[in-house]
Amino acid sequence: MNTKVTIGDVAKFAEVSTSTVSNYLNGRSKRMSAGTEQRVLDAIEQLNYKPNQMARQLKTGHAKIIGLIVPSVANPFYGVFAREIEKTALEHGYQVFLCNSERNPEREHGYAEKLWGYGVRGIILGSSLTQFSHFDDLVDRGLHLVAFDRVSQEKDQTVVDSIGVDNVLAARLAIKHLLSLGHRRIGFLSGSISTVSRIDRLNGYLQALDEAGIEKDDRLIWRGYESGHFGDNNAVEMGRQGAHELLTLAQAPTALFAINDMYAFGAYAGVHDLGMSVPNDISIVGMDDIMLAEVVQPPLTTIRQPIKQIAQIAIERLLGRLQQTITNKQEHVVLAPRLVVRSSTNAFRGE
Amino acid sequence: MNTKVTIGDVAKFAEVSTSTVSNYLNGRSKRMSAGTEQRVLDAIEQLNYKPNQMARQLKTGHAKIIGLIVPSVANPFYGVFAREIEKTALEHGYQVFLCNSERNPEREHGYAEKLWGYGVRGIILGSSLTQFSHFDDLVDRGLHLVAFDRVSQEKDQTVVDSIGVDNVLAARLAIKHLLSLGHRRIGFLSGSISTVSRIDRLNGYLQALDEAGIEKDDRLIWRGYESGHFGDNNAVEMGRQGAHELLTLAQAPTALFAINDMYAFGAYAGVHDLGMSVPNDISIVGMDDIMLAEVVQPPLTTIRQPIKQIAQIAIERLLGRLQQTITNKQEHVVLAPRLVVRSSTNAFRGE
DNA sequence: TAAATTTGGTGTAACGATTTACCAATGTTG
DNA sequence: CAACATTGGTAAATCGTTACACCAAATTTA
Repeated sequence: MNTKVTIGDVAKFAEVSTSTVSNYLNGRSKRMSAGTEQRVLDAIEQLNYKPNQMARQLKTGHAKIIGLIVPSVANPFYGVFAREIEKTALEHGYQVFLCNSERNPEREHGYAEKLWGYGVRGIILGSSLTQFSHFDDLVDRGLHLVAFDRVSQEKDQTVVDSIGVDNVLAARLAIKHLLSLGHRRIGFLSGSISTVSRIDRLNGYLQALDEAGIEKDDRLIWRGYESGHFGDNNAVEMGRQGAHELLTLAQAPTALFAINDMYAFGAYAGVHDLGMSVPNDISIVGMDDIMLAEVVQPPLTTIRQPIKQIAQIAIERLLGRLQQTITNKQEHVVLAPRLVVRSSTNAFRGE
Repeated sequence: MNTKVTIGDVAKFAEVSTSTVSNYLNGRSKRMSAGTEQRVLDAIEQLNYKPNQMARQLKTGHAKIIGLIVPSVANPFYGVFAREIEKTALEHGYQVFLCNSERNPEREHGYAEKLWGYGVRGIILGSSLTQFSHFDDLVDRGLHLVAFDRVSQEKDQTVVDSIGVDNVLAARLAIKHLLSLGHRRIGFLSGSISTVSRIDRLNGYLQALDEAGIEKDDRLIWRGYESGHFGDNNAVEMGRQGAHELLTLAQAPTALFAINDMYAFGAYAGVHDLGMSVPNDISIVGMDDIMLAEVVQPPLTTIRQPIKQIAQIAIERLLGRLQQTITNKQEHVVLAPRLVVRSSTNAFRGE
């Protein structure tokens, strides 16, 4: 057992030097005769040789690993995001380290440090708080970061690429849809509003309302209880609770915009608990357009984020940075969200 | 930039040898005076030294990394599983490599090989096919495996621990519940039935039916189209399609047992497409009890798998193996599934 | 007080790959 | 045929840690 075969064994077997084997391994096979190449190949197969990545990495200084930090893969949205990232990474020969940050900056930073120690030089960062400063030192040392759901702000000194959807527009799309259906009291259903994307969405909500000449009512904006609680692991419960509170208000809203589809599903349950129904008594629009959105009853009207495309771009950009094929200043890709109208929204049946 | 500080720098700064720093790092601080220890500690802080894990690993021969191979984190069930694993691993100082196998044995093996090359000596394997043989060589070399959803069979020569729920019982619970409500024609809604757990569930289904004196009807067992397609990434669509086909049979079933909750949700949609309703026209029981199960309309009757507990045990066992605190022969932990009755099942209203 | 043990360290050979020189033999050119 | 390139290959230093083997001084023991 535990017979570890090294490059030296291969070399011996093929009767060449370790350099030659290494050359072969690193695609420099033009540097040897066809016969030699074949002998090396045979030796590798015979001995079932697998390069020791740790040694390779120690020497080259970096690992073919990228880090993926998301709030929580327990949320299906990030689940499919993670899967997509992993799939594409694999195609490029990269492995992915999965990290659930729970949106905690200290955890994020701790992870990043640890990943750095593992030779990781590229990280994809899922939705996070407003500050990037905890990554400054790492980025200075040469870490590449691409942030999802988080265009960097002026105050950021750290250079990172970013990709995401226009969240202001996303919320506007949702609210305008509701407005066009005649709704005037529209609730904003969210957990803690302290990520860039959530703040943007709130702004979009506010803008759309303002443009329609509707006065802002703070009671209609539900932010959960504790600040810093985003409901990544219990989004449905949060949505349910929030819906309860919003709908039992003296002047209850007739429509709800949920921060994501899971919250929206929670809201469905909340509405149902109260003996009301979607969309007859209350309209709901979600965000993300996860697979389930199409399948629940009633099918959810929501704002789609092109998640696969986002994952694709994120990783290609990161790999480009790592392989030095992209060297320009930071770039921010912003994709357009799209309203998908299904059956959870209905015209307001005025009193 | 890129100032990499090594153990040597720390040693120089603290005016000791690298050995001493290494001793300190590896918890052998009793081997030095308090003064020395303090100087080392200071040096580490001053220089912001982080050990290079690759070098450490190369030397020690293993990494503090565990591999996690699941069908697909796009499925929320595995998403929360992954999150739970990662959380517990982190508490023990381990990082997790995430791998989506799509239940493909070759991918599984490829991943395992790759992970081995990275110094990974322990892997948690999510639900997989009936054979383990593709892991034989790795296990011989010293890889520790704990399998979820997959008690090893006699024919397996490979020693692996396993943990999971009694799947035969799970299906029996579901079917008996349906039987007790008066249903006699019960559909089995699944994708490819070629994992141990799915085969077990099918057996449980068959057993329960048999005990009730009901003859088996193959047309009631829906297995998707292609063999080898499990619907991990499109479970809802599979469930929807399957429900369509089953319910348009000449002698359609009056109840459905879905292989997991996502399929069940798909079935909800399928039932709805056909202008029928759950549970009045058709009863559905799912499996897993993911968070959404409670919140959909109607709330889903399902068989609960204690997923967090499973994750906990899986990782503790694996860590025990890695740290040699568990050295006995392989163990198989089988947990009891539990029927959670909600509102998607109703008494059969006979014709 | 001589011998033995403990305390508080240090020197250095690995771990397994990569890569920069360097070199011998062969082929090419004027 | 001398001078020069090219081809095919090798030796050896190196990456950052770990841990075994060793050692000098201080302390304890008989």
